[in-house]
Amino acid sequence: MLSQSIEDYLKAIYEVESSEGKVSTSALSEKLNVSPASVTSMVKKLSERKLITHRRYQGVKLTPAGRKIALEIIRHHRLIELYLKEALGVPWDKVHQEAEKWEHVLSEDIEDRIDEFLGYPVTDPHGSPIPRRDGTMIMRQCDALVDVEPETLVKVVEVSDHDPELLRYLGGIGLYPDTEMTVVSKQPFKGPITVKLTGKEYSIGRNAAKYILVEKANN
Amino acid sequence: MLSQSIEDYLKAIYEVESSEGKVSTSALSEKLNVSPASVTSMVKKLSERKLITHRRYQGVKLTPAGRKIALEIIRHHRLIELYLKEALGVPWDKVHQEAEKWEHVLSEDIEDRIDEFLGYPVTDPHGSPIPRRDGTMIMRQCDALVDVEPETLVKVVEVSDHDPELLRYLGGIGLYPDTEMTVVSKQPFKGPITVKLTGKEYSIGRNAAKYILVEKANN
DNA sequence: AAACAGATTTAGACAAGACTAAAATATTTT
DNA sequence: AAAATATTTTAGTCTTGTCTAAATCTGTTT
Repeated sequence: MLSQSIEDYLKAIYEVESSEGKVSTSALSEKLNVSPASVTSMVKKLSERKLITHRRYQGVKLTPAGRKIALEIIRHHRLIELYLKEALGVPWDKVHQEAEKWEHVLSEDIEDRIDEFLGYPVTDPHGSPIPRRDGTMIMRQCDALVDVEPETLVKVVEVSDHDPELLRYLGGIGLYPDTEMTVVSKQPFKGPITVKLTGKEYSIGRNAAKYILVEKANN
Repeated sequence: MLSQSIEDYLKAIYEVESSEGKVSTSALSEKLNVSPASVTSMVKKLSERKLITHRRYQGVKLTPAGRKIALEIIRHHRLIELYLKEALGVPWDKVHQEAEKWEHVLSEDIEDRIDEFLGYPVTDPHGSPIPRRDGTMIMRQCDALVDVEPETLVKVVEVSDHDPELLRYLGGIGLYPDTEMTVVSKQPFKGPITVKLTGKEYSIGRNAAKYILVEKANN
């Protein structure tokens, strides 16, 4: 059995690897709210267990074994997020926080039952892909809303779950994964982006728009 | 926030108090699978936090604050047991083990949603009463099956969840809480007890019969 | 090429919660 | 009532995961 702490580190390493490429001690320190020294000592332990490789001052990489575990935890997390929403009506801005705790106590048996209940879903409530049991995950090609040219019809693919406040705002205007909308205009000088959905126009800050992933709608 | 360990101790103290009256260091040691010395040091900590009182060599008692917490954990445990059975079809001999982990990560919000989903239930799948949110619990008057005289019609009230094997056997013969059955005979010399339900007769060992609580059926 | 800033690691300490072995206290037996 | 036995507590250690402060390394700037 792995400790909760080890699971948290492996998940964090996976996520930093996905978003930044390089996984530095300081990035992990920040992500996990832990001192850099703590990261160093955990990195040493994970290396000894062959879950990651580490070159001093060069950052960290998951081994296949480490990646498998990270993806299992992420699978738990995302299945639970979706389950809480579908089965218990928990609003999408709250599911992340709950899943952070539950992901560590989910047995394989219950995981399977939840998966079946949900009809073997492919994405969580924020549009993030759910890793499969075998440790593979579908990767998609999509753009941040902030990079899309005006006048484009796009479909929302995924919204980052890191900021509940943002999720509440987006939920309020009806912006969820699979929603189609038109990028109306981009204000210059880091100004907001205007989108149109269900007939109305809304402003979305440049910063928030980095966390909304979209693809060109196919018509 | 209380540690999982502290929650486990308070729950164990509550349970030993209920079944044995006196809560000795060795009883807790056994219940929690921990050395007596470990119990002593945790007892010291819980006393300092005013969750229990302790007289050296005399055993331990929950304070009102400690009892409240114990009952909250037990409420979590029993709600989750029932939820797993009702919502996900987990068989009753497996829900206990899962609930042991989940009880520590259940937030008030999710607790309420589960309670509502289940229609504000009063007992768990084994017939144990579910403590209320306010920290009260309905106590029932009932007898162990082993103490019932032959020829009596009884209704099953509660079955201990401590032995999955026993639960599987009882489930197999259709013996659940609320089942009515007749005590046919008691073999002497610690021999088995014979009961009749749904027309058939079954043998139940004296030891198992200590863990089945019944009340006289009212006709 | 040296100096500096920033990142990383080392060294040493601490808290929680467990353990074993030994000492102290209760309880039961004779 | 003393001796034997059982229970509980003390003393000291270990592991996990964290911390701070100090030392070391890397890369960039001058």
